[in-house]
Amino acid sequence: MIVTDNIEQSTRKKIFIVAARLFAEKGYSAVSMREISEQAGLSKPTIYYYFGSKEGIYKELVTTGVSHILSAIESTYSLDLSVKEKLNLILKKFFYACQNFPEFTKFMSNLMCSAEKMDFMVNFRAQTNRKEKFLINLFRQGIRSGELDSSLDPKTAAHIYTGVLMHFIMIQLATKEIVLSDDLADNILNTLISGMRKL
Amino acid sequence: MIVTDNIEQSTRKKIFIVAARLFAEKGYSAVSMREISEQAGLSKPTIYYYFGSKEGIYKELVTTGVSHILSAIESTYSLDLSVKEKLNLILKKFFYACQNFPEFTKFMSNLMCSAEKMDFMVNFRAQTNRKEKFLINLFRQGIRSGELDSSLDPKTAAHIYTGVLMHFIMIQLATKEIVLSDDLADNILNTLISGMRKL
DNA sequence: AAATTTCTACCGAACGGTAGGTATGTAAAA
DNA sequence: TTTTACATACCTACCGTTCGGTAGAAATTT
Repeated sequence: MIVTDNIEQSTRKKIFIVAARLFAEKGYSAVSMREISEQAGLSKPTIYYYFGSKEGIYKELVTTGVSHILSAIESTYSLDLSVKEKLNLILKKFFYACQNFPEFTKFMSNLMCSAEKMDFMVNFRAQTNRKEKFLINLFRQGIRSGELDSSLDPKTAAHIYTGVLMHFIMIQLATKEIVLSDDLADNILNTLISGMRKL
Repeated sequence: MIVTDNIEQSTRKKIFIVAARLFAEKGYSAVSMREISEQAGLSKPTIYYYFGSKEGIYKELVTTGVSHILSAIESTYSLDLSVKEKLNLILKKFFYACQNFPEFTKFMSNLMCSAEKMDFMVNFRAQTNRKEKFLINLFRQGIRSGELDSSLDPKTAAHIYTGVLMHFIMIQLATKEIVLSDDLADNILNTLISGMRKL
């Protein structure tokens, strides 16, 4: 049973990883089941045996990715840190994921900011909104506590933060050189908090 | 002769617009020539008559879009404005394009930040780099003139700016409500320049 | 001015190929 | 002996593309 489970798990995982890489590289429509099966070293029906359909693989990748992202962000909730430190931590968490799971990160990045409106991906925006709302609340909290300027609109601030975060992830995903670092994260957050102007 | 030219132009334009919308909505691979021809009210071979291939349409859309973006940014070069004012103007230009040509803007947005690495789109990064370099130079200039903080890294600053710009465009493109405005542009830029912290 | 040729702007039908998906079989494990 | 974990061979639908053609305007010749 243990052996079977391992085989089952490893084959399934293999397909999962290959599919994530291919979808990340080329987008949903441009990837064929033949490609996935070949690169996974399996036959096509085996893919169907595990995932049922092309949509099936994709949906499972999305579900897994979304839950990881949400937990990465929301796990900062109960930490005893300032808002700035929390924002810094989230930035670093994403930078870390970007370095260590670039293909999966790319898959999620594409999913969130790209085209390919797929009919079967309906209730996905709800998940994205939860992330956004958490960030807005974080900024609101920073304003209330006096850490951030009271004239700041928390929603706009959250959008600025998200935009910057996503853009640096995309820059990293586009090159082989390492561009993201803890130092850069500190730098970015300092710039956002303190501003670009000369004092 | 004049009439013929108009017919030629209008048919071509029709295909162009329909293709831009479809590519923006679904991505390159998910759009078929049948779809384009049907929505343009023409036969499939007619599309080939004008554009030669699916790649042909796409490439022409890209070329057109890239040149528009570059000119939008680079046209600010000779203006007698402060760096902050120039950044503000660019922001507003893009917001404007986003409101008035949402489909084309979406097409370009997808092109720049999404998956679908297409083999035939090789020398495209060069164009993107030109845009980035212009912005970096703008920030460098602001630092030199004392308008921006001397500890600011112009490259990082340019990336922050671009990330924020793109993200707000994507937010607008995802909803039917109007979210972008000149006021918002002022707000965003003020936040970036002055920072989020309480003084 | 009439007849002829040429060109533009299109279309229906069909091509080879590939897509997602499946009916059926089998070898090994439980 | 049944179930699990695969593979072979195949299906239909649709893909991008091309072929062969045509209506009609424009240019040229007679």
